[in-house]
Amino acid sequence: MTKTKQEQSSERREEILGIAARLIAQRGYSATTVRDIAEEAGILSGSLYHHFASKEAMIQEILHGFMDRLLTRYDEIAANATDPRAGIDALIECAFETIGREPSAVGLYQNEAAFLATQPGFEFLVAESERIETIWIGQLRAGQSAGVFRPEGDPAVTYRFIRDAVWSTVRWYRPGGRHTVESMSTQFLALVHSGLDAD
Amino acid sequence: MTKTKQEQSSERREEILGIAARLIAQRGYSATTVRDIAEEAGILSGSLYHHFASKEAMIQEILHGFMDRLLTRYDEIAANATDPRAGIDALIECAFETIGREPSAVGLYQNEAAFLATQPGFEFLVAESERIETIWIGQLRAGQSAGVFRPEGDPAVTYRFIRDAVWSTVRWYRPGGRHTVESMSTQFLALVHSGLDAD
Amino acid sequence: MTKTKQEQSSERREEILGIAARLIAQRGYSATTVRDIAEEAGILSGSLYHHFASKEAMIQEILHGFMDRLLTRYDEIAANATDPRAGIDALIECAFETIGREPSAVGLYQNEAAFLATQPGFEFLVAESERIETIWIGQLRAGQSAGVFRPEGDPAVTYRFIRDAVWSTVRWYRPGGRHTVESMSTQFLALVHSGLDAD
Amino acid sequence: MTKTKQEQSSERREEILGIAARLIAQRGYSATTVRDIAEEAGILSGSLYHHFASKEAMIQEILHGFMDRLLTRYDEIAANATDPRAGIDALIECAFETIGREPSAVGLYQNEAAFLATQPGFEFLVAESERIETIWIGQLRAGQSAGVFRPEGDPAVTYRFIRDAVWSTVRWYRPGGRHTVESMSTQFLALVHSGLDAD
DNA sequence: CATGAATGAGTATTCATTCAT
DNA sequence: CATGAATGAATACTCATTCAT
Repeated sequence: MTKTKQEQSSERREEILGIAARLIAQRGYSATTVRDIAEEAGILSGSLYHHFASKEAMIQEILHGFMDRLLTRYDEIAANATDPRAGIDALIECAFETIGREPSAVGLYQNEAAFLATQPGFEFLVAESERIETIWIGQLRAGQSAGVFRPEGDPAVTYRFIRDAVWSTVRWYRPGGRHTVESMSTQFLALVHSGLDAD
Repeated sequence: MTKTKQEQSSERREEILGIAARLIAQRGYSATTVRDIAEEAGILSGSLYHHFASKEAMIQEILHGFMDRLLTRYDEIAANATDPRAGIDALIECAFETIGREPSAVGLYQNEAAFLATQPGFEFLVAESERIETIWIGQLRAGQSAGVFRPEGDPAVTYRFIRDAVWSTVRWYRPGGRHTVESMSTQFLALVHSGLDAD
Repeated sequence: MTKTKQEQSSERREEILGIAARLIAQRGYSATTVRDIAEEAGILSGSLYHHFASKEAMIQEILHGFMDRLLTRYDEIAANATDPRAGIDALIECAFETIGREPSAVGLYQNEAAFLATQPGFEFLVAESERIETIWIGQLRAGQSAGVFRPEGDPAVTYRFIRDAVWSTVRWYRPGGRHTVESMSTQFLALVHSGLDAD
Repeated sequence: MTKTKQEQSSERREEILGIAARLIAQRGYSATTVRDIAEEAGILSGSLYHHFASKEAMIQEILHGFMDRLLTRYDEIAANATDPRAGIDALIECAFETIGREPSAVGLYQNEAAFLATQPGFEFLVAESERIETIWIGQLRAGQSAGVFRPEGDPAVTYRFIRDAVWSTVRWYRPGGRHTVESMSTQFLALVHSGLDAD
């Protein structure tokens, strides 16, 4: 009934969403006030409501956008993967690239998704997480069947180890330091494929 | 006159801290109100202030206790480790045990430490985290020097991959399910030592 | 420079005033927002200010128009009344007709006039109400003097009983139901003239 | 779950409810702010929430109490009425007494009930209003059957004329003036029984 | 030790209004 | 005439904290 402007993506909206994502990634959802966001955007907090229906609507839009983009990429990778090893590598590389491209959204997702998933209006988080999980586990299982990955180990658990290690880098990786997203990606691939041990 | 009651560690205090840890781990620090905690403890929120100076004091005590216990164990492990491989294994096993023993504290640490570390009164978080990091990286570096670990890879980055993968399990591991803390520990050790790839 | 547009009574103005009257009659003055009104009119709330100086100006215009039309009719009735009984009947019938013709204005008047009368800018409400009261009480008193109405009873109180019973019907009368404005008028006249009791 | 204190009627609660009823009766529900109420009670607006869950909860409690008391009295009257004439008289006298005893609640009911009845949480208004209507119409119909009231006229409409005329007096009756509640009651009974006309 | 009443600063949100385009 | 972005003040409500009892 009441027309949400969710679809008419003006630049101003995107700008504000970017600010919100950054602040929420830094401080957490409930520790970030709409005043904080508005102030950073150079307007009064009430004026935010010209663009968004609520604080909740903002984070929903951020998370929904993030997950949709991610799933699109993952789907493409899964569709084009020639073999499971290449598939897993591409998924990992894609995750690291995503950290480089939109660290705020990743950080926010990493910090808040678990809690928000239990809240009404965020059911999409569970649904899309499961689709992502299916893609990853599919590659891992295919690799085990093909004999390119070790047969022992629950793929669901392995997936979570990999996922958490990769996404968590967003908390400590700072561009411009000793490492790039690519170098971390490389190092992670080496570790995950061959392990720590020397032969 | 005003005597800090921090030392008279009555059972009631511990009970309340446990409740607080659990709630904060579930909902986050700022989303958990002192009323929530008091209600769960069966008292009124004002009465909490008979036991603790402030909400901040509660989380400080929780985190300080957690990190002190952890560091004590890590120090012991480092002191007794016969070789780097055994040392790393013991550290990883210790972390998984800690997840089993005090999941609330781990969860809370995992969710809130990064933000709280930037706040006044939480400087100890940075200090103790650095000591922990030193212990881990020491073992990794020793393993590389001894030739038991592959020489390539920045040990600081490897440490963070391992740390994040391990601690993050607290977010999805539920006792009583398909896996135990021990089985996850075992699977993780296999992955980290030998990697995914079949020989 | 700033010319009040009160005089250029475009159809659009009247249309918007009608919408405003209806909404305010339903929800009350302060519970009706200018956004509600604008939305119903198919424009944005800011655009209302092209037609009216303020929300207050809108309700002033509605009420002023309503009372002016009513007074005009009452004046005519009082001027033409051949005897007090006919006069009272005509006043009552006129009120019921008004309810049929402009129920929103009546409802809004019924709900809001008492409060608004105490607010600056609404002094006309008191003044016109008094003129109306004078007309009614004049007829009642004339009837008592002429012996056609019972001599006991304070005409001022009788007037208010009648006025409130009549105007209040706007709250529950719905056209298209069992009763018409005329049938209610008839029943009310019977009650007010002869009372409940059988002879 | 969350214990509403609705039942533990401290004096403070009653005092605040009285203030709220008075202000809301004067200005209307949405024009009365919780700040207004708190200020009049000599506390800060936030402190109101120690006593009541919300502004809505306050008006619900006021209206519920009012209607319950009224229905109790009406039920008693209907149970003890020896004949319909006496029954109607007692109902009317009871209403005028109620105006004298709790004018704020009556005024608030008169002004806000129609709108609030459409809102969630106020379903009891409709239910109790219908029970009241049943009692009144029962007496009117019994009087018609017994031949003590004129047979013409829809009792449902007659009831509403009487109800509105009586309750509306709360808007203009001021104690200490020319009339008392009793004298108004007397005058109203004379009008409603015998009508305006001299024999 | 606990209650219950209160504070005071803050939170998200609403709303009448303004104004450049 | 209308839009869309913004203001600024107000609104209901929350929450950590205090304190007399």
